[in-house]
Amino acid sequence: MSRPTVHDIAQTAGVSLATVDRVLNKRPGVRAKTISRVNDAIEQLGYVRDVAAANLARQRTYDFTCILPDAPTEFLSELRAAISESAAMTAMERMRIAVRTYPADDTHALADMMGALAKAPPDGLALMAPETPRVRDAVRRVMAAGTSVVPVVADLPTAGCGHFVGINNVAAGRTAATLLGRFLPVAPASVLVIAGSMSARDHAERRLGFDQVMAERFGHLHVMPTLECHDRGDLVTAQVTRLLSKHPGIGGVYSAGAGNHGLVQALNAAGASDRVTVIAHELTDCTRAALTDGTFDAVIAQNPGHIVRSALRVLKADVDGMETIPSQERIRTEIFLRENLP
Amino acid sequence: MSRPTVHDIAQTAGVSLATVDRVLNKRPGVRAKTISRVNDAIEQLGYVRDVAAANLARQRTYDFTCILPDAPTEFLSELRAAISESAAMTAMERMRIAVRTYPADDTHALADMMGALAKAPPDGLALMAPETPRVRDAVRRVMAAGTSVVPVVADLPTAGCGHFVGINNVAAGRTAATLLGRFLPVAPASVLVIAGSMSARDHAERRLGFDQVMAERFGHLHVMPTLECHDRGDLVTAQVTRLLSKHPGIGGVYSAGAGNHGLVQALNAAGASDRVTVIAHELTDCTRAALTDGTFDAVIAQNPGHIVRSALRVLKADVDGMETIPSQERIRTEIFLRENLP
DNA sequence: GTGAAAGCGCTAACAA
DNA sequence: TTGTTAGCGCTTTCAC
Repeated sequence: MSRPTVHDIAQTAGVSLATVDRVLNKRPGVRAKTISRVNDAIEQLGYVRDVAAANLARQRTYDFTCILPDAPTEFLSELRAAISESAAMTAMERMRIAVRTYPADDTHALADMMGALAKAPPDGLALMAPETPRVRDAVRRVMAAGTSVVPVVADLPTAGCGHFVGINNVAAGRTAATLLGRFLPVAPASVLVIAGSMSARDHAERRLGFDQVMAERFGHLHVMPTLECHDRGDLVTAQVTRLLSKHPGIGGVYSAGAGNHGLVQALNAAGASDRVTVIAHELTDCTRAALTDGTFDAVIAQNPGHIVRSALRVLKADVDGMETIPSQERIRTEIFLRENLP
Repeated sequence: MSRPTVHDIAQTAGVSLATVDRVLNKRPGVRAKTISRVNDAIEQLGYVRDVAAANLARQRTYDFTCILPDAPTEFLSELRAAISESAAMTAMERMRIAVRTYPADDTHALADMMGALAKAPPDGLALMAPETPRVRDAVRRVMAAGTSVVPVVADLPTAGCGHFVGINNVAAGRTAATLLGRFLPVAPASVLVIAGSMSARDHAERRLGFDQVMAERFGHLHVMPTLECHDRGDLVTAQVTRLLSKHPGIGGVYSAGAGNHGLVQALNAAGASDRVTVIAHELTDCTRAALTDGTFDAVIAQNPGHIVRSALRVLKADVDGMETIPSQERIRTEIFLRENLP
């Protein structure tokens, strides 16, 4: 017995297809009495609508674009790869995704790009960008042009746009601190924190959460001022090498940004991989290798595939005027040790 | 410019729809020359097939069933909930899922159920069951009837069925040991391991991995014999209470099975929550609460939603004779601390 | 070997 | 307020 269709409903309710469709889509122009007759039939037959067929007939396509910075970090490549991989699912749901890239830190170029977008506004925009006044204004313009905007990886709380898709970076910092504090022996030691730039909201939030937990639970550890290395491996190597020899009391490192290959290099050169406990961010070839050979002790990560799929779901729901289930769209802050590497 | 359809291909290749379809689906009865003409058109127009429309026309539906034990653990409820939640995605992909339940540990009942299934074999079966000869034979029978079988949560390596969907339990045990070993101070202490039953493959594997790492890295810790409590909270409470007072040297607990509420109760009653470090399995209301209030220190988990979706994808791919991408179907062994609870 | 035409389950003009 | 009808993109008989 195959599942009931609109025809079956029409027949048992004694109305036409069009009326069934009107009731199904809550369109006006049907007598209350007829509505309930149709609904009874729906109930009785246990009808569930074939979404694929509906979308086919509706000819609805979703035109989405992703805007990402072009910084050469591994995480960004993974994000891009995740977008390509979503192509299959994406085609099935009748959405088309365009990816655009702007020079990292050049918010002028970014604003221009978004201005151009507002000329031919897509249905939705997934945007990974720093939170500056210029960006905020550009976001407002695109939204005014009718595009749903969802911030990705880095939140844009003041732009008045959609549900943020990414991890809670304060929580990520707290997680890092908990791991570092518990992995280190209960004895005085210094802890080095490396970030890209403290003006990047996500890195600042990680540092904030990290400091909270350090103060709350690990008073015996001395947290040093943040080393800002702009996610550049060469700078990380230089600075860490310098500090490692200057402060022999360094027992832990929290790498909140990118450029981890520079950190690995500095630690190995100083022969410090064993005596220093390291927590880093994002699961990449580099951090995976460092975890495997014991240079790093834990990695905090957000799954690029989940981020992309969630952003797409959120945009689609927004365009369709549907609610999203927040608990389902929360991106998890993952923890990896050598033992649970995927 | 909307995307090209079979009509466009037919037109530019100068053939009919039917021929295009034959080429697209690699059906015989087309001259090689015509094939390449069609393929050229496909290439030239950048055609990508509309899977949803294809499935609609094809009238293909996937008839799947899930068989689960009826043990009253929270994890199983979550798994069931995940199955219901997958209904939306499931309908879209034209699959129908039936859920059947057997009395836990009653492999006779399970075998009967599977025998009945073989009478009207579904396209696919996701099976969570212990690995016994009877079960193995039942699986073989269902497979002989033409059903694709994928083992879920607990592997069935000797039954010759599909790709296992679940975590690597040896790795999970190793992860638990690493966390416990690194969280505890470097000093002699005893470690208690609680499992449901060592004849359950997953629990035995966790214990194996746990012991490996304990031996490799944490020789100063004494791992006690496994406490088998059959996932029953009351038994856990009784046994743990007894051991806690008998062995004051217990500094860590690894709870590899269910019944965690019993463990929480015993620890609280003994006032031991602070001095004992606890690692447990599965993220449930109980373990979440214990993590939040500091009774538990970490939880190792597998995501029920991922398991269900992955099992469905694997079954569908198998039925369609498609390859799955193993890396995409690997279920992650997740780690939760209080700080990164979702 | 190839093509014409009738659907799949649903939506949306346009009539009535 | 309701019904008729022609599709959406693809598959599949059945003729030629």
